Amino acid sequence: MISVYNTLTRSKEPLRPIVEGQVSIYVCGVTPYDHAHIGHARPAVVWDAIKRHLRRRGYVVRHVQNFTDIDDKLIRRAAETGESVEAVAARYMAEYQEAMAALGVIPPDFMPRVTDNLSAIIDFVGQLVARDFAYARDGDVYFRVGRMADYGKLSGRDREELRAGARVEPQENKEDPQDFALWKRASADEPGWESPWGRGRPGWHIECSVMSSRYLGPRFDLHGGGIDLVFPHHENEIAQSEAYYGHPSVNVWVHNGLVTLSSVKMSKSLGNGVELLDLLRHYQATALRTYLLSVHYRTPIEFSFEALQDWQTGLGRLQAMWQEVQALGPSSALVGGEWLEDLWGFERRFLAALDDDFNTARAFAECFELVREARRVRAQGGQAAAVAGYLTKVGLAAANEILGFLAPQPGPAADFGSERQEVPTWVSMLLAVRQQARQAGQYEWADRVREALREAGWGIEDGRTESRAIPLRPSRPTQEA
RNA sequence: GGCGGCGUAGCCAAGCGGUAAGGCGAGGGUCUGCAAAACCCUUAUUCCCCGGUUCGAAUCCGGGCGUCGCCUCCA
Repeated sequence: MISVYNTLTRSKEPLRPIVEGQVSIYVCGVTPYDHAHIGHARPAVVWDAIKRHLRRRGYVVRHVQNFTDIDDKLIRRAAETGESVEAVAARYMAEYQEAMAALGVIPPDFMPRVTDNLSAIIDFVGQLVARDFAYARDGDVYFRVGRMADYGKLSGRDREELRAGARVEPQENKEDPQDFALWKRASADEPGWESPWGRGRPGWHIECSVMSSRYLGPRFDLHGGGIDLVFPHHENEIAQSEAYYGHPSVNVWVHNGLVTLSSVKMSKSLGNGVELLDLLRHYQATALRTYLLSVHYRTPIEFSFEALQDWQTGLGRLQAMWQEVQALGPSSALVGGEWLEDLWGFERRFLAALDDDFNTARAFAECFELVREARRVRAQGGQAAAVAGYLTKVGLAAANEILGFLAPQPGPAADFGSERQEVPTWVSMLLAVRQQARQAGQYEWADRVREALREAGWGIEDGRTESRAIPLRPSRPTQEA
C-alpha cells in the first residue's frame, strides 16, 4: 500500500486511484522565460522517481506537465531582447528539455502549452461568466472569489484574514480585492487572442484548470508543484475548477519543498552557477539528479556546492560496486547465511521505503547498506562472494530503475567519473620514465615528479603494476565575485 | 502582522509514541617503497530551550527562541 501526503488534509493518506490500477498526474510546469535552474529540476526529478515507482508497483501512469508559454514575464523578456514571445519560449523550452533529458527524466506523456489551448480556455472562462462565477470589466475577466464558501481551504487562509492582511492592491476593476484575473486585456503591442471580451490573454491560474481536465478528465489522482504554488495559484485553481465542475478535481495535492539558494546569493538574475546546463558541466548528471532525491521531497534543500560534491563522492561507492558486479551471473553454488536473507530482502525494504510517501532518502540508505553488506561478504571470497555479488547486482539494478544513479545520462555533461580525459604525451612519457626510476628504487626522484605533476594538474596513483594519471579539476564552477 | 514548514553528531539528512537509518568529514586499520585510490572498523546515553501528557517522547500538547517559504512573479 502506497501512502501519500496530501497538502489539503495535511496528513498521509493511502493512495486510492480513481480508476483501479491507473494513476493520473498533473504537475505544474515552467514558464520558459529564462534559463532552467536547479529549482526547476527538483519537481521534475521528484515526479520522475514517483512515476517510476508507481509503474514498478504495477500502475499505469498518465503524466501531464504544462508549459506556460504566454505570460507577463515572457512578454517582458521578449521586449528586452527584441524577439517574439514564441521565439523566447521556444528557446527556453528546448533548453529545459535538454537539461531534463540529461538528468534522466522520462518526459511526461503530454506537455501541453497554453497557446495550444486557447479556445478551451476561452470556453471555460465563458462558462464561469455565464454561471455568474466570473464577471467581465473593460476586457478583463475576474473570478468572483466570494462565490466559493470554502475558498482558502488548501492554504489554510480564511477570507477575512486575507482581507485584513490585504497586501493585494485593490485593482480598480475588481469587485473585491481577492478576485483574480481569468482573462487579461492585451494592449496593442502585446500578443493576444480574440475572445468574447475582446483581444486578450489568459490569466495565470486558468490554464492549469483547463489543461488538467482536458488531458486527464474532470477528476484526477495527483496534482503536483512547488510548495510556493499553494497560494495563490493552486488555491485559485481549486476555486475555478470546483466552480466549473461542482466537485473537487484533484484527489491528492502533492507539493515539493523548494531549493533555496541564499548561500549562493541566488536571485532571479541567475548567472551564479545554478543554471542546470552549467551545473551539468561540472558534476555528474547522475549525481545532480540523485542529490535532489537524497532528501525527502517535502524537505527544503538549501543548495550548496559542498553538499552536492559530498553527495557525488558518496554516490561513487554505489557506482564502484556496480562496476564490480555488473558482469556477474547467477551461480549454482548453494551457500547462505544471515547475509543471504539481508541481501535478498533488499528490494522489499527499498520498495517499502518508497511506498511510504516516496521516501527516496530512506531508499538510498538501503542502497548504501546493501553495498556495505555485500562488501563484507565479498571480502571473504569464494562462492559466497560470487552469490553476494550477483544479488547485489540484481538489487542495484532494481533500485537504479527508479532512482537512476548508475547509467550516465546522455546530454551536454560528460559524466565526471566515466569521462576519459586524454592523457597528454608528455605526461605519459614522464610517467614511464618515473616508473623505471621507481623500479630502480629511486623513490626520492619519483616523489618529486609526482609533486611536479600535481602542480601541473595531474594526480598520480601508483598501482601494483602500473601508474595512472588522473586529471585534477575544480569540482565546482567558479563563482563570480 | 497572518498562514505553513523546519530546528537530529563538525557538515548534509532519515526517523514522527517503544528506546537514534544513511552519506560526507574525522580517527584507527588492511594494501602500498611512501602517498593516493579502494575497502574494513569506530565515530549522538541523545534529538533548539522550558514546561506538560504517557509505563515510555526526537516523535504528542502548551509556551519560548531561531530559521525558511508564502501572503506580489516564482518549481
